[in-house]
Amino acid sequence: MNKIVLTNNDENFENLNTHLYRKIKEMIWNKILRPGEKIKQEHLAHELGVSRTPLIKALERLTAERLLEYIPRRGYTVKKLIFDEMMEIFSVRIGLESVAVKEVIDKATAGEVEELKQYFKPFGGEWNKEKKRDYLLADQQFHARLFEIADNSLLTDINEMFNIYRFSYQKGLMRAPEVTLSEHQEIIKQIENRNVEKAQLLMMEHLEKSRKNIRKVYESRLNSNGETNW
Amino acid sequence: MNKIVLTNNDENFENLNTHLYRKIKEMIWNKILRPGEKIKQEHLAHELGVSRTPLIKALERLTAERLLEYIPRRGYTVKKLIFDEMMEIFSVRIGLESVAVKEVIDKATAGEVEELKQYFKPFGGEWNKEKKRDYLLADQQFHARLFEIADNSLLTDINEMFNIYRFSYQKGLMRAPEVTLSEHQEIIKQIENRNVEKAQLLMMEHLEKSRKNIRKVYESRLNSNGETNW
DNA sequence: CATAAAAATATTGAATACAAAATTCATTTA
DNA sequence: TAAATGAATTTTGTATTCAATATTTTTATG
Repeated sequence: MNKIVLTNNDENFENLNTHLYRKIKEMIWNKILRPGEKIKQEHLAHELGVSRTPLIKALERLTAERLLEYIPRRGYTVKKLIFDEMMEIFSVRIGLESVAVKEVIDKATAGEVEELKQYFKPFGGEWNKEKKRDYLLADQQFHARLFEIADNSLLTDINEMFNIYRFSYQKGLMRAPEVTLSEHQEIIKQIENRNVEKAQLLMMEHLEKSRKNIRKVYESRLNSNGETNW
Repeated sequence: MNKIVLTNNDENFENLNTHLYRKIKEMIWNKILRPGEKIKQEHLAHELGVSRTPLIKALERLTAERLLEYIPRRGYTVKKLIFDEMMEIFSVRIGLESVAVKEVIDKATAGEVEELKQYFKPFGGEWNKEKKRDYLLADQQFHARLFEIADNSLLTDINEMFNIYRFSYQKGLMRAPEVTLSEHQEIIKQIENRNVEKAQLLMMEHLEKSRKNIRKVYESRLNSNGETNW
């Protein structure tokens, strides 16, 4: 029963519903609200120390983002992410990233291209556990930076809105760094050459391989046990 | 003051806010609510015969769709579509359509490919006014059908949500049918060959040319008068 | 026991109410 | 006449309320 108390003095004050939106989104990511679980409005509102009015506004937003499901007169439930939907998300991700690549080639300064290169500089030679962890981070940063440089607000909104990266970097789904490192470097090389067609093609192939990998992992998990917990 | 009255017997009854959402969206498309205009909640609610509660829910949804803009403690205004944003939308459209093409190649039956061909069968020879009008429609249908066959719910949601086609088929922005007809047919041919790479490339080029055309039209309009009314 | 019907309880949909904030408008002052 | 001030008005943010629906529990019946 930790009441939310806001004042205009608070640094990033907007309003209750935006606050609740963030809070609840976090609760979903952290599985405090679990997939399939029903949202009891009165209960949750009380727990967060607000009335149902701003809560509903937040739930409405999360429904638009497909994180919740809503049935009239039944209310809201936390949506389960099923495999088919993961595949759909990944397909769209491929399209969005190839748009990003094009825009990066159109807009990036030489300095920004250099910056992209830097992400993968530290990864020659041997692969130990720590290095792999660092690489995972570099991978994420690289793709995120691409969108920043692309500087297309719609692209950014779609990525956030539909939580495109929700599962991409989940443990066990990634391909071996030994393989993907050179793919990343090839993509950057083509960005540097300002070759849109080639760069896009490489990006699509790169992600298509990752997509296939996720499918493979899924199928092997299905064989060993019936779980589908993403 | 045409009150909305709903009963459970109504065919497509859901709830007031969904009803309002559709109604207001329509009002924006039809410029009954004009770009830049402030939404007066009490006034609009009264006009539609409802209270502010369901109205706000609908406004919230339209804000997520970028059709409205919202500033805390200032309220909602109808968003103006500026040229840069049109360009952003078009870039994203290119990405989404190339995803659609891939999925179509993966999933379409021979019958469905045949269906795509049919759209452009009637357009040999001379171009008169009526034929051009029919072609515009065929063009729209072709692109829409592509997404249906792609059968990816996220793709569909993004298209609707962000009103990707809002301006694409607007009068004066289209390229000449003499030119685009063969592009369409080439794309379909590569879909028939199940050649993903080629089909995607053609689709991207096709749309990139249309994008450039819109820019050209915009710049020529700028020279003649200062209007920006899309 | 299992199932159906009825009653009790909980939850949602939407109107209303009201304090807080923003905007408008009239009045004063430079 | 223009800018500044401040009161009046409008609009927003949120809580509260209550009828209409769902859901759960209890009781009755084969």
